[in-house]
Amino acid sequence: MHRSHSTLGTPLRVADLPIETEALARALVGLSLGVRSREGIVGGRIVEVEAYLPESDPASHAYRGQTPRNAAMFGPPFHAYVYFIYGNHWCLNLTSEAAGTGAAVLLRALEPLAGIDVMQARRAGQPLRDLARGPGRLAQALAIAGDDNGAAVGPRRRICLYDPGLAARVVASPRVGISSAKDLPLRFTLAGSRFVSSPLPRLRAMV
DNA sequence: GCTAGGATGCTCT
DNA sequence: GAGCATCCTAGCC
Repeated sequence: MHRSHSTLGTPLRVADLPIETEALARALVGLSLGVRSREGIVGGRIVEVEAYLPESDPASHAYRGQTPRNAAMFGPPFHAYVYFIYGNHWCLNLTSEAAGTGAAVLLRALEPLAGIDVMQARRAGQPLRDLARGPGRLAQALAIAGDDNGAAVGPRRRICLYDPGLAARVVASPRVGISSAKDLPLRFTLAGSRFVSSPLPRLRAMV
């Protein structure tokens, strides 16, 4: 029989990834992400992420220091940082940098590959392209919520990264939905993917 | 395809 | 009380 994760690739040891935030963000694009649940492994290819840098990034939740909410960002690298936003949505990050430094990479969009029927059930039957296109949708499709905050990521864990053995061309652009440090090119997308949340950053009303 | 506006509740000031 | 690392719907092109 085939291994159950064959669509996603080979489980990846996080020790093979860089811990520096921008390097990690770039490295994640093109890898696969899978989340275990009773319904099986659900996930897909990472097509969009954003880096939230240590120390000097005013858009980062860690910018004003550690609080109960952002504590996971200051913990060890390669753990989930999950937060609740806009009264409705969960967002999933992978922590970066050594423990004591607050930084993370926001996972913004997936190309669904495994457990598509499960994602569709969780996402009210939405079309394939919209199942995990956007951070809130991604979390809903993968059933990520507050319980996952602080969890380690890796093989045999609930949340696991996979190497699909495919090359990835990565494009940098400004981050989406933030009000400070808008121009830094810290959003990284898989070139040509239809599963990216928006081809261009959403325009915000100017006052 | 696009834009605008509102929902929703937690976190920190 | 303000401000969100968002999403959905309605309306228009």
